Amino acid sequence: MSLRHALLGLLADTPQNGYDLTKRFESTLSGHAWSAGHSQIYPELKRMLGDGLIEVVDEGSRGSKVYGVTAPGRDELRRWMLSPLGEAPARNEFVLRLFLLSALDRPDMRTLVDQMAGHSDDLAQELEGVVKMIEEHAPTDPTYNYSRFAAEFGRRYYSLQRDWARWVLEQIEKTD
Amino acid sequence: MSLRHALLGLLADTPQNGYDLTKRFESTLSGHAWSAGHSQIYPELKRMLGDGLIEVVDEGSRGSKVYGVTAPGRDELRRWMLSPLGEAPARNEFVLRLFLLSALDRPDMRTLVDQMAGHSDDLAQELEGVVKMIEEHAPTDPTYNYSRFAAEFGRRYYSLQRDWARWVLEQIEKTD
DNA sequence: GAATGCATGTAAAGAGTTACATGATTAA
DNA sequence: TTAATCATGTAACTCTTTACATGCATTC
Repeated sequence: MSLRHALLGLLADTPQNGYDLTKRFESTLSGHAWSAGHSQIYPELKRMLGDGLIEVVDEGSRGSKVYGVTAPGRDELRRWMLSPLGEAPARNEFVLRLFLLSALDRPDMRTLVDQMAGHSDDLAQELEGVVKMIEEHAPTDPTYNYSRFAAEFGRRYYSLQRDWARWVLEQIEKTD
Repeated sequence: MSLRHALLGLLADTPQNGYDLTKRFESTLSGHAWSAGHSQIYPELKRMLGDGLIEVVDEGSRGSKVYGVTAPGRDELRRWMLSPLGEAPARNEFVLRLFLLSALDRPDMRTLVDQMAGHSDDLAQELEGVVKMIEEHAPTDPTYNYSRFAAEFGRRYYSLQRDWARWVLEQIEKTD
């Protein structure tokens, strides 16, 4: 039940409404961490409200509800954050394709891995730009540290994907 | 519907039964790529059989069905493997926790990131061992290349996680 | 002959996606 | 005034997990 904890974490950072939470999922978490649409978020917020983990702290101009984390909510978030790191079974379609590489013939294999290296490189460079922008815009602001951490992770991750794909390509060529 | 393609990919490599597929998911794919239990695999195999993507190529000793990929199945697999790389919205609980870091106070933050660095380092070293074992056991066997690719990805990934966690730790200390 | 591993299934509940649906506010 | 954005919700469907359930073959 990670959706609940993701929402708790975002609300602990900044009280906000379901709409903002939806956008934040889309922009910050969706790439590497977690994803959820508004149709999943709104009902979950209601349940969390019922469970006493969050509360309405303000009402926006058009009747929107701004949620904040309650004390029990904060306890639950902390408990989850510090709970033992199990083998979180990850899902990643990109990696899945590369793990199934042997199903393709040589030309297709090269096409795919080459495409992947290029794609990863594009993303790596994009994230490079994001990291730089954050560093220039808010070099000392500690609040921006956290988005920097996320962006830096993305940068490193896509570089890894690119380098690994290039390495796989080399290995394939070798055995030709 | 990646489960279907994962099964198609595994069967394209080696015809096998549902039991073997379940174990393969557990051991090879579960860490980074995809996960599925037998209760999801058996019904999906039936559906794929109905859709003509796979066929029974052999019957094992205790009536087990060994599946192989049909020509249409191979086409579908290839189509999917080479289809454009969209933004695959990944789910990763480990990364999610780190993205929500700001919800913790300083001591908890340090505890968590330190724990994560250690955990990632353990896994990185484990994968290091796996890579070495594969390289020594089958240095030239092209069949083993593919498990090598996967293991190498894991090694690099966990090293990234470890290094990144250590870097985050440094950044946190700086702002104290 | 008892335990372990092989082998396959179903049922129910929970999580996630896609589609449908509505209405208010703001900027052009 | 019309288009975009804000804001919230439900319904149906698909996917995933957990639990229940069975029986054969091999090894100790």
